[in-house]
Amino acid sequence: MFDAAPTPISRKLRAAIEDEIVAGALLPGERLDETALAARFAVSRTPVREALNQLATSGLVEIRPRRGAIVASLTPERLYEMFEVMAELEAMAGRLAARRVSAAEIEALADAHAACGANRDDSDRYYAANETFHQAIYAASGNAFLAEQCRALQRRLRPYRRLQLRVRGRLATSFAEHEAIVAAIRTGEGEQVAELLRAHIRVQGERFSDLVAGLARLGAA
Amino acid sequence: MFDAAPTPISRKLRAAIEDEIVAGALLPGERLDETALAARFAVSRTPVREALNQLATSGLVEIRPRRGAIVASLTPERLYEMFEVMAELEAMAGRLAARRVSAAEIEALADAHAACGANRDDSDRYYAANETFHQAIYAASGNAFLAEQCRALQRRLRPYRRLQLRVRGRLATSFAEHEAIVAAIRTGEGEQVAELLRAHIRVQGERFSDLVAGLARLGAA
DNA sequence: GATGATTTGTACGTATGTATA
DNA sequence: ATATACATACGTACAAATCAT
Repeated sequence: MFDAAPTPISRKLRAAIEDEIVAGALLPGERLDETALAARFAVSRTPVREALNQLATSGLVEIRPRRGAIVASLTPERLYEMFEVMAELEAMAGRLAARRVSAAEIEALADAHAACGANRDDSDRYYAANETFHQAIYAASGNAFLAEQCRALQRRLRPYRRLQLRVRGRLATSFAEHEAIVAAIRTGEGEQVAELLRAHIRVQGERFSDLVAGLARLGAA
Repeated sequence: MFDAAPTPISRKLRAAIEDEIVAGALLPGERLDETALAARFAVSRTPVREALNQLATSGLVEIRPRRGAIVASLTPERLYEMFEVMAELEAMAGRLAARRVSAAEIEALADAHAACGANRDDSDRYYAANETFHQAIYAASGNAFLAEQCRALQRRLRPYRRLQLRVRGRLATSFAEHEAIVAAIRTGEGEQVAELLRAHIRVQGERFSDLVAGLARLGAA
């Protein structure tokens, strides 16, 4: 029998809380009560604190000293800024991928693209396939650090992507854009790939920040 | 008297330990004993643990479950990857700065550049001035999130920059490159700025990773 | 390979600071 | 404005796992 990898509780907790935030079960601005979380997961407050501290460092939660932790909520400006950076990192990954992609990687990319196509009618499943597609690009960049940064940002932005839900016709447009991106990676046109990805991401950023600005105007805490 | 913002001990500790790592007092691979650190800072293990956890999230230390924390040490490949990303982020900041820079910001940039010039004979002081120069570019990008990312990466790479010390003639070359960058920002040539910065950073990355690869070949643990 | 020493991971109590009546 | 209630920050105790012998 394998020794069951004695993962510390605090690690599992971090993953669990992070998942809830990313999945939207815990909404931006929501309070994260140490005692309540400890009770819910049937552990003491210590590992909860460690988990919250780590999440604070990675930016998903905000800890105000002596005033508790809340799920971090981003202003529209900041959201826009984050998408601007995301667009550039993705463009970089795409440019590198066009130069360095292996046969196996391009196949994985094509598969992910096909999966997107197969789910064009279901926005939830499309978004899942979409993430896989983009991660295939990160992987093909041949820069593991870049891939990590991209994944981290993608994850951090996910709570906000959820808000988009089905914007009319966006899925079809997104799929068409992917098509062009794959084609340009195949032919090794790095700058073209970069430009396509930049535009592809930036559009989303503008939509999202508009949306969040709209929500904010309605006056959520 | 002002209520002195009762900063939690763990925050101060994180900053203190981070500073020691970044300044090179704690070397990559070195063990970070919780008890020893607690004794040295005259606190209990709890805040030390919290600080280490946060540093682990930001990547400066590595925590192996049940086996303690060490100062993170980067492989030459990873170092190269990080510089590759850094080059792109700086290029982005420069491109944006060329478009958005304010009068006050360009003055700050010019001052920082002058400070570099005044310290061309002292590598330690030059590097300090150099960081200020680059941070002035980040600030001028008008993207606060991007600026944070750049600063974080700059900080994470600093322990390795220390190793470079005085490479023959590098200071003069660096200063000349800065000159061109400032000029291009003044005239708003975004793409030119981006290209100059990309090259400026990438050169360092290549040097550093060569250097670290050399050290590794000598057989450090 | 087993045992002891050291160190990490978790639980819990107490004090201090923050918000509310 | 004072006091009360409550949640956090830190310290300390214990348990479990790693390592050194």
